[in-house]
Amino acid sequence: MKYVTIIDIAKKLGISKSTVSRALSGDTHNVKPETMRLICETADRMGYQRNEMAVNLRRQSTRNIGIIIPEVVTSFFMNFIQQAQKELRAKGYRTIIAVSNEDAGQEAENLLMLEACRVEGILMSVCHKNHNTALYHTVVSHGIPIVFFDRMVEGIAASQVRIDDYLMAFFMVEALIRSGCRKIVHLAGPDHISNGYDRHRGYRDALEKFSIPYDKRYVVKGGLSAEQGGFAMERFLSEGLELDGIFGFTETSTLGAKSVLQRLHYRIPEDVSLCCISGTALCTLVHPTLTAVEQPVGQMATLSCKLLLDQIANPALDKESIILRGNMVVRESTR
Amino acid sequence: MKYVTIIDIAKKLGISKSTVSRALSGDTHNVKPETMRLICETADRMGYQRNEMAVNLRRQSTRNIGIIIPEVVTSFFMNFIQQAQKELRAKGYRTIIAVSNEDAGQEAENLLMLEACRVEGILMSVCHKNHNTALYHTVVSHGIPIVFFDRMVEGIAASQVRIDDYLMAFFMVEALIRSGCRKIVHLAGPDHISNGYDRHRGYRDALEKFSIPYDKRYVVKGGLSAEQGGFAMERFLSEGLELDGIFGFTETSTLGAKSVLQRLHYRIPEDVSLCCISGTALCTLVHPTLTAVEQPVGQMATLSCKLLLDQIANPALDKESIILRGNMVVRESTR
DNA sequence: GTGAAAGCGCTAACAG
DNA sequence: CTGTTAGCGCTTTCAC
Repeated sequence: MKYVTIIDIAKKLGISKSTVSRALSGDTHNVKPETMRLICETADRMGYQRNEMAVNLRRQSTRNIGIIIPEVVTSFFMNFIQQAQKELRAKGYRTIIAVSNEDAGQEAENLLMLEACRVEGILMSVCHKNHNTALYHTVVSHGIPIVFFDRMVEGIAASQVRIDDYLMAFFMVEALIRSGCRKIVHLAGPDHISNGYDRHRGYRDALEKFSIPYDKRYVVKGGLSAEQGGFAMERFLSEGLELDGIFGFTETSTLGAKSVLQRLHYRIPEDVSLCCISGTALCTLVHPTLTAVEQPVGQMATLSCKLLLDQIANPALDKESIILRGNMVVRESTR
Repeated sequence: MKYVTIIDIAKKLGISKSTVSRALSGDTHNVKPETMRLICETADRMGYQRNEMAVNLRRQSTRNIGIIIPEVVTSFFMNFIQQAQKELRAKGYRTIIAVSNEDAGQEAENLLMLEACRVEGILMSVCHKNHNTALYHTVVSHGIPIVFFDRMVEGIAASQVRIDDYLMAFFMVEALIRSGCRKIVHLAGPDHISNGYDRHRGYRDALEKFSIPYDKRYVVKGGLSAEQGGFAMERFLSEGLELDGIFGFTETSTLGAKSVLQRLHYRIPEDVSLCCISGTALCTLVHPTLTAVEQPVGQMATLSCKLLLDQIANPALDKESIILRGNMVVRESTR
């Protein structure tokens, strides 16, 4: 199928393609209003659509931004994307989205693909805190700024936006304790994801605040998926220990753990209080009688975009690291 | 920042850019093996990455596929994208994703944007069954094939892939009844989304099978979001009617309805059985003691991609309409 | 097996 | 205000 080009329009009107180009890019200052209208009208009538490829090639700038996310199981990253896309589009940028599927190899591929598409910046949440660090450096050294969000990378000088996992965790576990739990299992996240460390610390400190002894048998690696959460719970139960609360890493893994309890008729599940941090920015509380904390994902997206666009506009700018801690939305549900 | 081009490589090696181009695109037939190796090595060393924009412009083909989805609240569309992306990448296509946010205006914008990017085909799930039909026709008439998935459009000759909503609904409601429910509220989907009609029919017929009278006061418009589901439940309760089961449209709306019940202490929520069709292809069962039905989203993605690629390869091909009905994965949970 | 040249659709100097 | 010209980076005839 043949697309209409500015040359087609120019020929039809018997004028030069420069004028057409000027008119079509809204250069009111250099085109007579009458010619302007004429050109725009015929362009419309002929079904003209400018070829972005050609424009990009010529302008040596694509106005493309890449977004790399690790997974699509949680709604967290999707919500992030939606907000970011909105924000970036408003500034005239297109977004190219790539999903790494929690795999560093795929992530590397995605990064290369985005470079080949000549993106002008990348928003990314990594799969592994130190698997592709060298590659990130390479990309940045090519002059493509990266802003990391949610999941952090070790030893890289780049802007980043994350939330205060420690505080969130502390808050969540405190809520569990306040609601009467004493034997709280922590379904810890995998070591290769940055957020796990702080959350574990939050868990520990919350226990300490209430003088509940920390027992490391209550900390089990829970992974991200429901399946892994389930396995973790099975492992825990096989130790013959009791529990009355769960502080999970992911919403899905926490639910996985819960369903194992049910399946084993461990006790009616409503006796066990659940609490988890889903994504990193959204704390969902599964048990209805407990507290829910929500950290708007949108805020993270907005800030990430701002940081990235600043970097693009001025590459010499200092890198910023933002930790979201303020305006958490706290919902208390009546018991 | 300056990218390395084939000319840079050619200069460095003192050969012509044609040979470099040939070597780099793996034309073993027209390049001496030795030259080949030399070129590839220096290209690598210089950090060459071919400029897709230029290639596309020259080749007059982009190998871009657009995917338009209506929302990102449900994980359904995300899963679809992930699978589709994998599938298409394997065939050498890039994917450009756009989210319409349940808004026909944004959808139209997205469509235009994808055309401007010269996508060679579009996979799409629409916001409204007849708001942009004219535009769809225009796009198709431009020679860009569209495959519609999940949500159907009225009166358009295009390939489509959907699941059998009637059967799914029937199955779900039957499960509720089998588990003891008699007073089942149907949180119906909005009129402008195609799937609602068949689901309602499934609900109705399942009731009939068990000789439960159909009462239209038990059918309330539930929307897609948790909020809308909640409002629907409030409206229903204000009628002073009893319920012991919910057959929802979306997972989120169903959960929204549930939380209203809880908030009003309507009765302990575990007495109410829930059941919903999430996305269109995924039936999730919220209540633990019930049955879960899963229709792999992946299958829908695979089929959609296949249909689209076939259309691209051979535009004259007949349009196909596929209804997924087979291999549903049925999980029974022990009571 | 390799090089020279044309051109994809567009923009941006530079003249007029 | 408008036209001419020169590319952006790449592939692809057509010669040799």
